[in-house]
Amino acid sequence: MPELPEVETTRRGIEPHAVGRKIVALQLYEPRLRWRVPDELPGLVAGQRVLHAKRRAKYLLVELESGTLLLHLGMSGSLRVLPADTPRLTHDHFDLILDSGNTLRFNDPRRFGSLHYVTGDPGEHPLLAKLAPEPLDPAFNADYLWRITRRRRVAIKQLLMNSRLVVGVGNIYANEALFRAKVRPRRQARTLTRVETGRIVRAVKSVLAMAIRVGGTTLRDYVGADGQPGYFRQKLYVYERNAQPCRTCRTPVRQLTQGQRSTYYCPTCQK
DNA sequence: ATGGGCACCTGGCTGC
DNA sequence: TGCAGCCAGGTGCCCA
Repeated sequence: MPELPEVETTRRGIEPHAVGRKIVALQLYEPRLRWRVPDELPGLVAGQRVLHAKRRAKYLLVELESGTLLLHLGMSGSLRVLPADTPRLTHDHFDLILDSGNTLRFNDPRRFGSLHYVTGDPGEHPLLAKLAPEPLDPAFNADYLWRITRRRRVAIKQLLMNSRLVVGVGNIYANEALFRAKVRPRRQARTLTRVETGRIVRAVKSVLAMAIRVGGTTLRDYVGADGQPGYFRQKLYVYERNAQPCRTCRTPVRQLTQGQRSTYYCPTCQK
């Protein structure tokens, strides 16, 4: 599910309910997430107050008094604010029970999500240390994309999804950004012109910002912290629209595979 | 350094 | 109805 807009929507959803509250308990029902959650983790966070709810790339950072919870939603995860006595469903893996009577409940059918607790600077954690700039940050700009594409033979779409070059762009938004930038997904990065790198950067930023505004994209199971789906699906030009007419020129949208992921593009609008 | 492929896991859909 | 096969929003890791 979640790319940057969905994680940011989740962050904004939990922030007003979590910040300032004390964690009464962390109840772990299924520790076998992407990495096994240590048995001692609940004991470490119980009793701590939540100071901030931040985001870095697709990670949620729940800052506590003595450390930070690092949460990733994987492909199918969601974190919802619910009354603590809400009955549990299949794939509910933990509850972060707050002193307000609410809980932050993590559900993740595929268990590709993860939960870590780090003390000290979370930016130094191995999972965060080597991450590239945020796409909505001024550091991600046309000059930057121009520079990092010069010697690269990878397809631009795969480059956009490489978190060592820019974070937060997953399969949906990589496809959508390249449509809006009028660049074919298979173009080798180093063949891009200055003008094209500028268009790509602007398209990435605008597509992510627009998606955040409407609560992200729900295809199957994604819901925000309030249980509501995101509405960006209605704005998709190419993603999962194989053989359907391009919304701009009516040419059938094409599908192909790059790096075991589906790619969609319009052969007329994108060069 | 770069690029490619696999792995982790469950569920939903398609076609026989 | 059952079952095999394929696909799905991510990303760390191993290999060439």
